[in-house]
Amino acid sequence: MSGRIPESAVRRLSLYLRMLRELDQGGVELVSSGQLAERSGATAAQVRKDLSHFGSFGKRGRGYSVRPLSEALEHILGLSHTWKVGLVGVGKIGSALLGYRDLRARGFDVVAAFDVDEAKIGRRVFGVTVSPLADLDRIVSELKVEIGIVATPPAVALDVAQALGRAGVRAILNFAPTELQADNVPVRTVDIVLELEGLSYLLAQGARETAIGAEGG
Amino acid sequence: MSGRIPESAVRRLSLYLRMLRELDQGGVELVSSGQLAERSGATAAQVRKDLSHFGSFGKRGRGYSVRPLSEALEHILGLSHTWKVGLVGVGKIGSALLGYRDLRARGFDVVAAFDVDEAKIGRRVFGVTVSPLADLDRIVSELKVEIGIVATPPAVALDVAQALGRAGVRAILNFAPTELQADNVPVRTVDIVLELEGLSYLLAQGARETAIGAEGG
DNA sequence: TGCTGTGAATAGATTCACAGCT
DNA sequence: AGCTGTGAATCTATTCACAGCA
Repeated sequence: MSGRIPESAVRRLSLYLRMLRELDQGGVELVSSGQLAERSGATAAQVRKDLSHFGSFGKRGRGYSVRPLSEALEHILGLSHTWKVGLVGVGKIGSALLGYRDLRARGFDVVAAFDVDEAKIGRRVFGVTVSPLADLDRIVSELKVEIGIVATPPAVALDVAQALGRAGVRAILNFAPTELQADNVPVRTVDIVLELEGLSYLLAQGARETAIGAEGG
Repeated sequence: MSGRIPESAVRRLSLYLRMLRELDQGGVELVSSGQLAERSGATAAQVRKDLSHFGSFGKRGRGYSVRPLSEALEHILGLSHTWKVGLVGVGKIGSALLGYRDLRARGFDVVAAFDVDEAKIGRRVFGVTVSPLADLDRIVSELKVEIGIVATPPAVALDVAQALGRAGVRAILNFAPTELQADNVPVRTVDIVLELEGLSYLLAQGARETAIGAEGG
């Protein structure tokens, strides 16, 4: 049990948790690794291995109790706590995130937003007041913001990430198409163009293979 | 050379391509695997291995010629061609995507948008007219849409993805927090809450380890 | 009997290390 | 001398297969 767990396994834990919450709301009390595997694109063995990194949650011969496993996963993923989030860059994506109700519902409370645009400063966007970037340091420490979201143009993303790090945030979610690194602060990048390029690769590759296949025939 | 390339390697190719374009614009003509590695978070050996899957692009003792390598990667990633994209769900995230100029700039042209909301249908959002979902099939085949973006509530995401598949799209980018599967159509999911939960895990885990460390000390 | 939990086996990705050009 | 290209070695993740309990 335990040690260092692959990131892919942690992602799957999130998926299992979602299913468990649905099952719980549907009144289901018991679930097997096979059932959890089915809708999360994993295998039964993988589900069991993933869970076994953190303990023994099941009953042999019966499966897993939905509610207790759900609570265990929430705890493992750090979701017992509501995280305070600060967002930098109230452009199109930033605004969309401020309006994304699921964030709060899932335990991520956006308590501050920042921008450099005078026209935006002072405005409330989906209930969050936009502050000047100059106040980032003060507000992040006053409100004890723990997670930063970077939704700025790529040119300034690194500076912003480092400012967030200095101000005391402990993790960063980055929407700018740039690889960031802030020391000691883990960064996850959501890169839409990168994902599309991944799909583009598959399509181009598929076409190439088909062509090769046709050559042979 | 070639065969089946890890998805992580393809992601890195996209990063290399970005760097190469910047270098090219900066007038740089030659680059080493070490330099490419530096800003993409990879290692020099990894860069060389990734590229070697597709051919020999470098000159021993000198490095890689920026422009030719850039063009080779564009070709490998299928970016010579501009892809036609159709977006379903013109909510907050959908609208943000329609306004995201980088998509077009990077070879992904959003040519159609769909929603069920009467209030949105017929409106132009960042230059794209919103059509009723009922017309999806017709419009996708008329305009030869190749990639679909799902930006709907999770409850309908699977139906939409399958409709897109039937209508003829060849790949899907999914923003709904649900695992989708449409037969024969590769799907990439961008799941913001999942990413945040990944960060939450790291923070919770870090706290746990610190506590354990403190116990020992 | 049924399903978990987990070492052992396998498959997959990354890193090493060095021969081979320029 | 410098940097690529790549087989071999290592490290990591997944899958297998079965003992162990309900």
